[in-house]
Amino acid sequence: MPYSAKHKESTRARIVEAARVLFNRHGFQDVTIDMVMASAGLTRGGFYNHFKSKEALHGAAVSSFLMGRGADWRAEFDVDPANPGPEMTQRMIRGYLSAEHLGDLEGQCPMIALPSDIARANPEVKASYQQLLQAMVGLFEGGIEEPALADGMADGMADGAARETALAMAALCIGGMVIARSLPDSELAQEVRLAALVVAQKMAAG
Amino acid sequence: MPYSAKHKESTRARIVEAARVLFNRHGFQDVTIDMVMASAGLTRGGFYNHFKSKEALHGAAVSSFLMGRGADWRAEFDVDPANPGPEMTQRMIRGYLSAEHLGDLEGQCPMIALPSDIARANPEVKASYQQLLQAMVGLFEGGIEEPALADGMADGMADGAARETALAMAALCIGGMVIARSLPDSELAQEVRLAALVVAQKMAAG
DNA sequence: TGTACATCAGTGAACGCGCGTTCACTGATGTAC
DNA sequence: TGTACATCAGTGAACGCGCGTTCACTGATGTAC
Repeated sequence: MPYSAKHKESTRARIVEAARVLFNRHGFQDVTIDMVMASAGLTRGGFYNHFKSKEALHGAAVSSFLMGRGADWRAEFDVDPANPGPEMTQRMIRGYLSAEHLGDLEGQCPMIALPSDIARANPEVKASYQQLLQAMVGLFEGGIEEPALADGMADGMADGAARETALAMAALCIGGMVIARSLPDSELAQEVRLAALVVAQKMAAG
Repeated sequence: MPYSAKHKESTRARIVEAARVLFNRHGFQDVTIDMVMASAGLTRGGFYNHFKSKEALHGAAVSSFLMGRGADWRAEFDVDPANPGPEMTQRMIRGYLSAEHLGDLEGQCPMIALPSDIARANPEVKASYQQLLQAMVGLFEGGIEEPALADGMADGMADGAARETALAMAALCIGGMVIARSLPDSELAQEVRLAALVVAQKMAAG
């Protein structure tokens, strides 16, 4: 067996990482196999040793975010799924809706970078997107303050309310960034980002 | 002067409308000039009598929404910019975040259909997007109830608060629909849509 | 009113380029002996 | 330990198709006389 067992695997990972960065910056359709392979330090032809088609790479790139860039990001903002709480949620919101994240075309969350690419992609790619969203909503949900709970509202209802709030917060965060990214007027873009930030923080605080 | 003055203009409008529908459904890049012209009842070559390039058509199609489909939509939900108010805002939110709008791939708002196409488009296309967003935010802002006002808060601050709320509502509405559109699981998609709907309505009610 | 003319919207064939994919090959690497 | 071998990751030329754009033309229409 020539080449160690890990060799192919690590090459594949390099291709996926190069693709994630390029897709985020340019969108799925404007990135060519040549660009991806060159960015991974390889040549065109080898691509099909690793993937069935360009589309197959799309799904792999979207889901790679959770384990790769997304994990870095969680570490940076001290986000630990095992210990959710209000402060953590506030940190997440500040990070997600930060000016840095808005400007980070390569490292940004794919849910912001690629929404319409994904809306028209095949079910596997959409499944990767759903995985990301569920991770985000789960983290939000764990950190929402619920004044209603203190008033003795039934647990089931309170859970439903927290989930509803978490889903809306995700929509607000993603929507705010998607809109800001599409505006030519950077002042208005920052205004949208800040409005989403302030309102999302209030929602989390209950 | 052969052909009446209006003839060319109406042909151009037919092309733009065909393009708007096709772009909304398939995205900018997956629509060919052939598809647009055939859908308008014309042939390929004539396109360049009306537009400098495919990109020029993109901007025209996005801004056409305000005067065309968007005007129908405002009529349907009885939205009149001259008479804003809380009930009108609630109707807008219900319409925008309705199951019908989510399913209407051809008639939907371009801010939902084309976010990443637009984020990477030229400044003219982005300007068309900004025009749409400002129309939406303006309508929301006029209909937000402000309990703070009654407590004698300064007008300037109240205006700022209403604008902030209106911007966040736009982010929530657009974000909710963009996310729902990208999910393979239609149950979760409806859940996101409904969460955005309920929360947006609460935000509008103050 | 009728006819010749000039204009230019619309036609459709052709061009040329780019990109996804294929394929015959090469050469680096681990294994067998 | 050293050497021949088999494997298969990686190479790069070539293929083929699709699409944006161009261009020489045609023919419908309004105008001049």
